Amino acid sequence: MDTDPGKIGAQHLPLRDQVLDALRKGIISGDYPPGERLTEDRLAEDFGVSRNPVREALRVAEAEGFVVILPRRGAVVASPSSATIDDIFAVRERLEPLAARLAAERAAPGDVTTLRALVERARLATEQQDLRRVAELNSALHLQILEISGNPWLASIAKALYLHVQWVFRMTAKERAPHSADEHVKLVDAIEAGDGDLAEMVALSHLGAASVAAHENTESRLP
Amino acid sequence: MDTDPGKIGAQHLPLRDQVLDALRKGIISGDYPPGERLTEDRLAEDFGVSRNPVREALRVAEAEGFVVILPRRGAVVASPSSATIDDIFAVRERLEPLAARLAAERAAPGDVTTLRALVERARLATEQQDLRRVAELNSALHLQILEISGNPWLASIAKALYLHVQWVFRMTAKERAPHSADEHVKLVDAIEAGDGDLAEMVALSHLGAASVAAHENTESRLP
DNA sequence: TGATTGTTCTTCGTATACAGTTCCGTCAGG
DNA sequence: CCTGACGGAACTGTATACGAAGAACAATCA
Repeated sequence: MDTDPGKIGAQHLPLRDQVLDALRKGIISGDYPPGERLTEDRLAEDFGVSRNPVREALRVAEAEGFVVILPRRGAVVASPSSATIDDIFAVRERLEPLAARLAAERAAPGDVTTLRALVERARLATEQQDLRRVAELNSALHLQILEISGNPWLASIAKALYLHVQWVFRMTAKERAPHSADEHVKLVDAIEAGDGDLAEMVALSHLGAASVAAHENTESRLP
Repeated sequence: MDTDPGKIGAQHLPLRDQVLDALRKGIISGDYPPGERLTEDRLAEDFGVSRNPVREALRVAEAEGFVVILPRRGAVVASPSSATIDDIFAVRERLEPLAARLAAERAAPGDVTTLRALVERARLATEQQDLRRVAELNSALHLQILEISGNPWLASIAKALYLHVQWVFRMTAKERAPHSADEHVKLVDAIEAGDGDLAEMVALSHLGAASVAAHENTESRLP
């Protein structure tokens, strides 16, 4: 049907996965705003695929909390409220410090190098006022720490939560304020030193600051 | 096609959800042992539905970690290792104490009544040596506390983890040893008293004991 | 005006077809 | 007897079509 390499059907990844990626991206970026109706036909057309892969992607997106499926009514983009934000941060404050601790206890030298590189690139981007890039690099740093923790459950859960927070940030602020690079440096230092206790503490206070910032950004703008 | 109320097609729940439930149950109960190939046709026949609902259920089951989908090869039941168990407990030890704290802080009197009833029924079942029932009621208690926490993210994540632990228990021990009813009483007491700190502490030590028990059961029997 | 009835849209499930892979058994050759 | 190529079977991945049922909305009628 559509072998046009311009769309998303060109590689050897299952279409449903590509659709899921594109859907997530579309939701997080705001292309599909909260409350938007997502009919299967419409998505199938948007992505240039048939309805089947779309349906499968929608089920997973529902499980991940990005869409809500109303029986016989179809899917709509979820509408995160500030209560959701509190809920998410409550969980992140438990998980990410654990990830930091595990990362500190398990990091190989190569891992630390990767982290250092990310921090350095973020510093450069900050100097150049490239806020978008800073946000990207900070995300990469957090996700990398989750990977290094070596606990796939922890990593995948925390990643999903992190994506949701980013989503809300995008909705409320044009671009996330680049949060303190100092804290990131401290965190990587603690990981390099292999000091689990310290890493956990730093991560917790970092999360605390992020939580406050999220609240300030979202409090007055969400339902 | 199949409106036979004997199978699973009778209510007004989407078939895919019923299939997902049945699939999860089949995996946890050991009807579909780890490593078992789950071809779409076979599942469709087992449940008396067509391939589509099966596929959608499989995608969610994959996201939940119950099956692994190999590209172009199909789905197989996941094979939890003892490393997985460690990983899961590491996360549970962070989340369930939080749930206990929140439950203590937010429980309505009706909630406490429900919990008390569950504990009491578990006590009766223990007296009657009905271990299967004890296990069921203990599960219900834990899941109820998660609900009471009022944090849907926390609840759904912890629930998935809890189901996995049960799964492994079923694989290794015929029936889970009914873990200390005393601890459950203490936990409910703390929730009733609204003492978040205490509830969190009790939950943590409860988890610790469960973790040790899990290790004893699984250590020598899993890959 | 207010209730009822159609109409339409959309999901949900089924059935079917087909291409591309992967697997597996067979058979020829060493 | 072992090895390796070949060919068919099995299965996924994808597309498409169709019928049924539910929900929303507009039109009709009392």
